[in-house]
Amino acid sequence: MSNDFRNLRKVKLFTELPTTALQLMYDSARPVQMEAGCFFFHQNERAEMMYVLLDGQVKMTLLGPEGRQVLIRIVAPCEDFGAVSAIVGSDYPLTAEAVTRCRTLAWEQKDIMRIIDSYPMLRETAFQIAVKRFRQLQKRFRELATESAEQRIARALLRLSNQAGLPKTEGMLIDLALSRGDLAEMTGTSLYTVSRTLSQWERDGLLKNGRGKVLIRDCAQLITLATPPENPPFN
Amino acid sequence: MSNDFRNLRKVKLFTELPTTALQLMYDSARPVQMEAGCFFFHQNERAEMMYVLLDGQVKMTLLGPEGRQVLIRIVAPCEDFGAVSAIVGSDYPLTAEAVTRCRTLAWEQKDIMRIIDSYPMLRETAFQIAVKRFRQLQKRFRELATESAEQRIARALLRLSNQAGLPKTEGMLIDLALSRGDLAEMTGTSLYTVSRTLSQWERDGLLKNGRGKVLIRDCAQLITLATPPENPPFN
DNA sequence: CGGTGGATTGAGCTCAATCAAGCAGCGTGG
DNA sequence: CCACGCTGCTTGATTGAGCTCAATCCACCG
Repeated sequence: MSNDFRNLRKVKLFTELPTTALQLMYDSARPVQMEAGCFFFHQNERAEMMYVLLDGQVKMTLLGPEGRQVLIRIVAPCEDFGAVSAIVGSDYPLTAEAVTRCRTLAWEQKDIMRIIDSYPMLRETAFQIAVKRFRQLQKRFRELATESAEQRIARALLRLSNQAGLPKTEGMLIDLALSRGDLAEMTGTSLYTVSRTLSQWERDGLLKNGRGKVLIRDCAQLITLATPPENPPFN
Repeated sequence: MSNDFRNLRKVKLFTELPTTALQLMYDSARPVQMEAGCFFFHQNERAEMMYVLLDGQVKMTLLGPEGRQVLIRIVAPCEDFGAVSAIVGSDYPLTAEAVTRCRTLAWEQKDIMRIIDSYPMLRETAFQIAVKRFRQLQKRFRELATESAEQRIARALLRLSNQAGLPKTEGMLIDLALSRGDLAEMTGTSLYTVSRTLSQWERDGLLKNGRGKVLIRDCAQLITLATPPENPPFN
């Protein structure tokens, strides 16, 4: 339906594209659905497809040799995933798993390459997106190395709220289907620590917990928790 | 001197460039020297220059708001730094500090842009390099989140040995001017933990410590330490 | 030689992982 | 409709890895 087409405009990868090119993309796309718990691709597989998420939630994880994994990224609707790998022509570095039922548009690598030949700016935009994500990861790396579990959890909530928060009368609702375990994998802590911390914050009245969701009441307070004592916020 | 020119060939960013383009790069380069402890640039500054390290060592760090920093990358001779930022036209995300006295070649951003217009593959190579570093960081992120300090230190040594190790009769010598503190900032531990761990390993005979250097005697053993204990769940 | 800054080592302590129950929301089937 | 079970969440108790502080020690410099 043309609603999907309109959503393509919101995809950062495509914002610079002229309408004709966008139409071309749309025409060569293939709709792909995925049930919750299924995988779009696994890490180290050849990157043959790129995806744009229309509806649902996807989590991208990196699995270690001994089984423990980390959650590198959550994909929200109107975001691309697997695109950088497909464009640069390498393997997927991460595993992409549907957290809920998902609707996506998918492109074969060769089709993308053909379109890129006509619209090289697509590759350039992909470059910029990759660099941006790279930098976010650098920041998270520093946080993981130097900050306390509590600070990291606070930051994770703020990021999620920023990325996919729904404004409600009582505050910001994060309604991704995120378990405590997922939150732990994002922040490099344990599920128990996440649970304890969130419970404490609920007792302090600065948020409300639900199963797989969090309602942030006092965002400002959360920011002060995320930033180490002293020093003004931001970054 | 033309020795420098020959070294440009070894720079991954330039390997795909035809000789004429390389000559063009060389001609528009400006030699820049830096004393130990001085800074090429600081994070969040506008990226106006890109560099290639000819001689010496550079460390790239990310500083947090409260002062603690992490060491993201060590630059060895014939590697570029600041290039991705300059090409993509953003700020430097990291601070680049000369660990030893350094000789570099430097380019102004506008000159690079001009050359890229003639040789677009330069941008493409930069893209691939950025993606590759991105992935390395993802791996380190997972390690930091899930593995023990000992494992991370072992891995850091292996990476350094791989990047800048000098083969000796007695083993691999890592002779970067790396303090224990630097190693700690690479691995997200404290200088004390690094010292203790290396001392223990020296007692075990699998390496030899020196001031700002390490001689790896038993590389295989180090690899088994870096990989988590084999747990065969067969009973 | 003495000084300076890195490196080592010990002691104590803290944060957060782990283990172990128990609880609560939700879907399912009887 | 309720009982049940599944799964995710909470919470207490315990433990230990690794941080911190502090006191040397030692290599290399002038």
